[in-house]
Amino acid sequence: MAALPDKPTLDGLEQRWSTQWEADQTYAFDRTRPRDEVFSIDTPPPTISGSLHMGSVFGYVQTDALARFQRMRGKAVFYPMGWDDNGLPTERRVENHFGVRCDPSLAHDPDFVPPAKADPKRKVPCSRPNFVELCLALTVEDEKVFEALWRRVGLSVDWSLTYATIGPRAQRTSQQAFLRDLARGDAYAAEAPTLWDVTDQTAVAQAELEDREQAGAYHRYGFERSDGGAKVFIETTRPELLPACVALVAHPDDDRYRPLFGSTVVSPLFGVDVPVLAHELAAPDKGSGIAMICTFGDTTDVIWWRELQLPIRNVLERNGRLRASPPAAITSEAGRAAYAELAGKTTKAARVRIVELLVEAGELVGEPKPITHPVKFYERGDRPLEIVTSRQWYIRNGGRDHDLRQAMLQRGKELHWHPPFMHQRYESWVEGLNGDWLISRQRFFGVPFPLWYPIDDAGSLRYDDPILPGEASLPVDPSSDVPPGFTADQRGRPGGFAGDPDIMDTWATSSLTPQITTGWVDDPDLFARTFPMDLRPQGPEIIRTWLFATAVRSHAEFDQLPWSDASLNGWILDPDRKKMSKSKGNVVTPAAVLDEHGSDAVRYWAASARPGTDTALDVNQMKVGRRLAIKLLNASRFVLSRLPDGPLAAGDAAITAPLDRAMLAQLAAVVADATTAFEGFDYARALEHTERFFWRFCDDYLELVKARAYGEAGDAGADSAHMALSLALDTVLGLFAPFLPFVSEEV
RNA sequence: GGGCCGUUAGCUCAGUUGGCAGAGCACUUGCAUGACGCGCAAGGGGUCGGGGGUUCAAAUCCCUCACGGCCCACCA
Repeated sequence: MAALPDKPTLDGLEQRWSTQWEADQTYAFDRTRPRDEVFSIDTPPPTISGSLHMGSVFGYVQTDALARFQRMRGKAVFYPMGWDDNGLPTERRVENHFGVRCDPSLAHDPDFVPPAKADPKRKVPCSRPNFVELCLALTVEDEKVFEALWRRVGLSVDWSLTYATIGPRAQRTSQQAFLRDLARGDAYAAEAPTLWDVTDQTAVAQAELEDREQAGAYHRYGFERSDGGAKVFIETTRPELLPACVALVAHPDDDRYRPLFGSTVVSPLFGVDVPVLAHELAAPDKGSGIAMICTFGDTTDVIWWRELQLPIRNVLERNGRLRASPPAAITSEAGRAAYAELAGKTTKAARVRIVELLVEAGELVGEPKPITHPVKFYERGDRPLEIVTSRQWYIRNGGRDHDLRQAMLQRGKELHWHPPFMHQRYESWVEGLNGDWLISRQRFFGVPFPLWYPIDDAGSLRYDDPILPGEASLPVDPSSDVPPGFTADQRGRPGGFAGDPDIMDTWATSSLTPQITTGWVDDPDLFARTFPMDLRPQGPEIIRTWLFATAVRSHAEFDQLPWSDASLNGWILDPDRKKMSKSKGNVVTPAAVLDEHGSDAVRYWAASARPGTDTALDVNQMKVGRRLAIKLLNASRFVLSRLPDGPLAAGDAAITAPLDRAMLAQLAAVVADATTAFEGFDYARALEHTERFFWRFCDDYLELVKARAYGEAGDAGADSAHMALSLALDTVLGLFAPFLPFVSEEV
């Protein structure tokens, strides 16, 4: 046995033991074990283009404590790690890092080299394959940084099980799941009004919306009545959409407007006849109580347009500017002249100009009334979302299907939520769905839709007759791969084919993490041993995206939940109790914190936080954790110094002293309590009880037993003490191991 | 507009079938004793956010209000 160190220290433990664990394959998954002896964890793949912050460490440490507990209970823990590297965040990072932008019309240049110095104002265009190469190169570097961090904080993942959401298995899984959805009718393409980000020029999903309070103004102007009666005045924050107006709408019970229902009015400036209609959603107390329906100003317009069966008068281009030619409904010379003043302008500029036109025409009543109101934004965008009509891919999620929605609500009830109140967020999200899940993105770095379209002799794409690849050929990239039965030179030609140009949104892939990690497409044996999984740990802010979408995919494919339990961690707040965010500049880098306090101390802080509870970044807690780890070293040094031949085996000596028996009885109760807590995913409670016992053990028991342990009360007393100390130390180390793995291992 | 979480000592937080208000940090005082001074011992400090109710008994259960944070919503 090695000699006890004179002065035990925490320094260097992370490096030593993470290296040793890797060498010993301590956390390798034993894939020979049957399903009921496996505990499988659907680890969140961190967005690796995002910055590292303490919030990343916080949740993953809590999950690791659960993983270590299950392993110590005898389970084979299936604990993979993924990297979410596909999608828009990576594209942005690559554009800024290398100073390039993707131009899909360019051909691949094998000798392409990004500019030596990135100039954000002058980004060099490059082909899609070149762009993807740069994305892959950068993500590999990002992943190294993350892996190093995770190893340092002691995550007990099996590092042979890593995956990337842009990797081959993830692509194959995404494409296969999509093709199966398509075959079942759970996926479909439709030409429909779509939430559109004009900056990134891509469609976005309902789950990626957020409201932001914006300054706006009510503009009041009137529509002439066809019957010559008094003008009908509306108030709008989007006067520039007047040329897209298709109707006016008021509440069916609104006596002011009821006589007008069914009649038509004429729009100012443009002279277009529009009907006055009734609909429940019109709010009598908003503005003048009668609203202008435009295609499309907001999501309410979409509802009215659909339910009142109105025509489309599109004025917005995908780049956020008003299109060059007016809608066909504007026929008058004056109307077309007015539109020409707006054509080509951004919505913002068009708004300024149309107000001038309305003023010149004497149509604007009074001054615009400034208001602040919530406006929908893409959560990563900086300009308001617009709504354009475009062909997109959707997955049915219950947003327009009562039975499916009920089924998904039922899945939410079947899932065990930790803590339970998080279920509420799922419920309110599913109940509020207002459409199916839009999964196509007009971007470059992502999983392509695995299909092609025949081109007829007239040169038109036959969207309703797509050419599908066989599952065995996945993954495919329809922009470079040629569909069965065609040759490469037929691409884009009449009688030939065209690949679907879109990619899947990153959630369409990450919603399949259970299928990706467990080998659904290529490892049936592993799949049978690990799926459905046991635990989905994640943050509460992505219940509506990741958790719900994963449940949708599993429900469709397997008619069951992808996991039995979900644990939701809380937010990290800075010491002033504000949410940590980059823009506030209060983000602390994990590396600096780990340098200062050590991994076990940081883990102690994270594991002290109750499940699902928002938690302050508290350096004090880390100091407490560090002291605890040192105390554990010192107490162990004492115990081991009384055991010169090493720890005793059960039965080596009789435990006779009442003090020893009482201490061990207390310890047994702590073990039972910690086990119960852990089985309920309450790592924090397990730690709290363990810690409370340990300090009393040190301060009371060790002081009382010391003399006897040194032999001052005879051999029998010493033997009992030594046996009790050996047993207690071993047990205490086991209790602390999920939280303080480095110091526990060191002892 | 609907909903969720929180409000306990100066600070960070426990308090799980209602039963004498707790821990750590900070503060005060003492202690170099053979695991540890990153330690040990002792001490001061709280109208449990406000109000009402149920009960022999409420931090805990019910109602209500306030404040903080978050989620959802059809936001002309």
